[in-house]
Amino acid sequence: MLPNPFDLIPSSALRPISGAIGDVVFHQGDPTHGLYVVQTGRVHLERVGPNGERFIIHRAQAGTSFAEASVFSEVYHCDAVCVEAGALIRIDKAAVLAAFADPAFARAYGRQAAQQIQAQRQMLEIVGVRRAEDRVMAGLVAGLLDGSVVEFAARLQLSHEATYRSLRKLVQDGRVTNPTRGIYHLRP
Amino acid sequence: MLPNPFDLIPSSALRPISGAIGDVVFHQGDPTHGLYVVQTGRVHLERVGPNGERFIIHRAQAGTSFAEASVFSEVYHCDAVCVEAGALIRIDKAAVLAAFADPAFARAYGRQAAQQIQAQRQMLEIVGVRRAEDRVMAGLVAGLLDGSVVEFAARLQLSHEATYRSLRKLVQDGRVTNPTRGIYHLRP
DNA sequence: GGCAGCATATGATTGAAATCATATTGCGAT
DNA sequence: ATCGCAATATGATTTCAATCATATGCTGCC
Repeated sequence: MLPNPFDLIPSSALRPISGAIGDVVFHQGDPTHGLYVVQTGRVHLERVGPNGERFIIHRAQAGTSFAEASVFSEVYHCDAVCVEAGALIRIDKAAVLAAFADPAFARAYGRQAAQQIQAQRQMLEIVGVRRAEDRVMAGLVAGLLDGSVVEFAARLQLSHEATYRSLRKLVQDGRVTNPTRGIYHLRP
Repeated sequence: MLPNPFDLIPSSALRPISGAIGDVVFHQGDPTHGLYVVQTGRVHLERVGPNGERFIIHRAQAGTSFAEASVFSEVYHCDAVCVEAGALIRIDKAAVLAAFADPAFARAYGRQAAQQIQAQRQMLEIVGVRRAEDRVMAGLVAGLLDGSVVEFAARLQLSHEATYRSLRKLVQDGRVTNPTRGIYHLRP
């Protein structure tokens, strides 16, 4: 089992950053310093449209990284705005580029990236399923219902009502068991 | 500009594979040989549900790779089925793992992976936009309308009719120009 | 214990996108 | 040239998920 790749970065390359709500971590066009890890709070990456509209291109959650591609870029290509106060860590791009010379880091990074890409591809397939019932079933098969149904519904890009109804239908049709309130399992 | 990472893999580790329609490239549970690059044709990655339903978890297009995570895994975790005849190249997992010792490969791979992750995150945000008109606008801002409107609509997970209607509305509202049939540009 | 707040449910209504239908345009093959 | 086919485009209808409404169970807390 390979470790989290960023554990292999020297701590001198890590800069803690505290983000208050509304803080702009970086602007589009700023020279890149590195990638970021969200420890707590939430950060939105946004691009400004031609008429000034703001388009969210990513919502970074606690425990995830963002702006990884900035390591290979001279400037940031979007804005990063803190939408929930928290703590970030910035990882210096030079340190990351240097770390790729360490095969252990390179493999750990490659592994994590490959898994994330697979997971995202699957999410794109799942949210592309039109019928709510089919989407819920696909989500269950993918193991996305680990926490609450509300959270599950959000991942599926469905209203929680539609999700509850689909779950009930799947239970009625015998494809899913509902041993207790809020718990649903695939029937094998 | 870094090269395509797989150009740095020795050609002895590449195995051409011809796929006829319906051919199973690998099965879930098979020991992993490596990742695949689709040269022509299309491959679906599928997982079998508890009742035998087949859930597509990825549609691999020509010019893309799939099963990258298999390099770090002992067995494949899904089936790969050729849905359009074509040519694949299998890249030996040992060669990929070895190549991570080459910093040039590691950086090229990391760069490509980071960009793909960013692009996929953006796609997930875009398909999560509910209103067709907003989704089309987000897609235009993201530069997803390069080919035909039909292809654009498919990327947005919208019917092409809804996409045409949204485009017309955006043109009427002056947010988009339609210099000629099939061509739409953001008004700056 | 009782209250507040949230997750779990489910019914009724609405709205918007899918679907179905129909033209038109443009382009490549014959 | 013209035939067929796919992309473009738009109107009519249907479907189904969002929304609104309401109720209950569970948990934390004062």
